[in-house]
Amino acid sequence: MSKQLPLVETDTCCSPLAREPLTEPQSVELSKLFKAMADPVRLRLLSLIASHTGGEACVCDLTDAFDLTGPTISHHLKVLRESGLITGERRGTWVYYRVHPEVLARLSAVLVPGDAVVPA
Amino acid sequence: MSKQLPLVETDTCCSPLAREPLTEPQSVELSKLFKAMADPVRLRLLSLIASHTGGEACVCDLTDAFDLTGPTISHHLKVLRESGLITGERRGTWVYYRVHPEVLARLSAVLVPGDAVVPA
DNA sequence: TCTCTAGATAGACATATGTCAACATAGACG
DNA sequence: CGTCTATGTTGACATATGTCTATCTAGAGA
Repeated sequence: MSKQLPLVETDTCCSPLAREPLTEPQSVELSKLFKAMADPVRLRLLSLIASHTGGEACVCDLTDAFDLTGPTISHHLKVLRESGLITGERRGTWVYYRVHPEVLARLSAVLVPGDAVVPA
Repeated sequence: MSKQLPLVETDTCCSPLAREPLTEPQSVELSKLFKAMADPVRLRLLSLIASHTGGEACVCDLTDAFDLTGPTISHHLKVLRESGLITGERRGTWVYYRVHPEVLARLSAVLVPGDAVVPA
């Protein structure tokens, strides 16, 4: 249940895309994160959770925001969970999800172009 | 040929995921960018182009880096092109691609968690 | 013009993905 | 225990995606 994936390799953390070519394994790792975010529903889920009061939201809150069935929302939450972007915790009847900001931050860091992009 | 997509809506530029919930149209727009990056080959292409001397690379350079056929590389470059992440320019025999750093920067900005994520 | 090469396009095909209905599980509460 | 409600799981199905082969187009140069 506390399945923590490798997210992004540690040595990928500070080497933006433009600094040097990604290795094949690095690109595979990274693409898993992007795949997890490559869906409108999952992006909104992520955003709903992250922006929710207390930094967490229960599934019931999330389901109401979409014209989708419960199983579909469950499926998307699972994808986000397995990518390491969120974690869920059951408290009583409800399950609460929260975002892992470090993972978002790391992704963001990979994207930001270094000044090596256009060396004049 | 100079097909410029809307990328991300202008008013999305400074509102990270965690600040407020994405609207449905915003999430659809954003997901297109993430979809474009949600493939190991495309990530490496992007990285190869961005990190290449002069900030541009011709397709011949790129094709050699993979165990894939030319058409497949062409396909991935097209996806990246249509997402607005890169542009290609023919000069003589070869076609040179370069990255749009603004788009990467904008994506990065959306991801970076505001301090509203965990309001303590 | 003919031909060679770089790159793109078209179409086929296998696999991956998003969605749902049906069923299963986990607590809460009689 | 029995039942109600919140989530999750399974399996089916349609659509999307990645890859290939075959074919096409654009310039270069003889």
